[in-house]
Amino acid sequence: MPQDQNTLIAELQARGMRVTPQRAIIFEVIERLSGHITAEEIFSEVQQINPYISLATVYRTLELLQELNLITPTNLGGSQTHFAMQGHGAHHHLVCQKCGGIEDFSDDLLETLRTQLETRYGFSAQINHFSIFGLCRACRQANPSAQPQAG
Amino acid sequence: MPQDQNTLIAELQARGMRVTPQRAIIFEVIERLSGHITAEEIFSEVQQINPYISLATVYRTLELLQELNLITPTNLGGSQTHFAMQGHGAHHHLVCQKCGGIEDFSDDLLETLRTQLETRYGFSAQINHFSIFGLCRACRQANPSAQPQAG
DNA sequence: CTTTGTGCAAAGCGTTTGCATCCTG
DNA sequence: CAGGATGCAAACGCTTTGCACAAAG
Repeated sequence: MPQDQNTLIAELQARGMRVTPQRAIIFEVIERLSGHITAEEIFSEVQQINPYISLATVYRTLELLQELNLITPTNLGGSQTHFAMQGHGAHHHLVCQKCGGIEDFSDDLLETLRTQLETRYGFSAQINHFSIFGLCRACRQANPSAQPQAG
Repeated sequence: MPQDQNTLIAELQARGMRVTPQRAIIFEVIERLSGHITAEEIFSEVQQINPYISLATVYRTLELLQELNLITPTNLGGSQTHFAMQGHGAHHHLVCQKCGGIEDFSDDLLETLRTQLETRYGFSAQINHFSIFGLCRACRQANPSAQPQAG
């Protein structure tokens, strides 16, 4: 369950896929940053190690990792997709639509929902990095009448 | 609470905003379709009424309606943003990552979560059209070992 | 040596914007 | 009339792709 260093390289080798220098560097960056990061963020980190690696390779590697279920994409409300490693500790996000702040909340708050979806709909919810939009405490207090728009 | 016909025009007039023929047509289409629709879908419907209305106007009108909190954007997993009228009946979506099917589930399943987020974090969750990704019953039975990727 | 990955640059997609014109209020 | 809305086409940001070359197994 704990995702340690070099997990990604090991996984790739175990599945008989090629381990190129580019992939090794990209993997290392993903494991080091280990948060919810965008392709551009990975790219800029990668470039500091080897400036000849292209953004296209970053995208292609991210696509590969998704296919192998080693990372998951997350929508944090912006235009860019965020990625995080699978099993990196289940937690979710409260995204404030006013100040843009992102706060984490723990997975156990979703237990009830998960169970009910399973029982009532037979649906297996795959909720690894979930984002809920709304207003955070600070913004509510600052402007109690504000109505956020959301989905 | 029930959103009837011409609500959008009435709202706009009430706020002293201009009601142009283009807006009237776009509003009518949104109210008629009354589901989770994309800008392109609205555009193609609008074009059947008046082919001279541009996609840019559709986008600008959607932006306006969002600012007025009359519609809400929703991410259904695809590349396009979906929109739905506010207060059109609170319900949410189970999006199957295998077959792409979308099933609704009722809002009361979120009561527990909403309450806990409020109590523990002071966060006012604005969940109008929520999407949960995973595997639907049919796809689970067809391929019990499949692992969906999600966030 | 074959298959797969890479870099580059161009294309793609959904969405936004600059500008001249048009039209609502 | 004046300010706001529209159409057009070009630009945008993020992501994907075609192709020729490089390199892993």
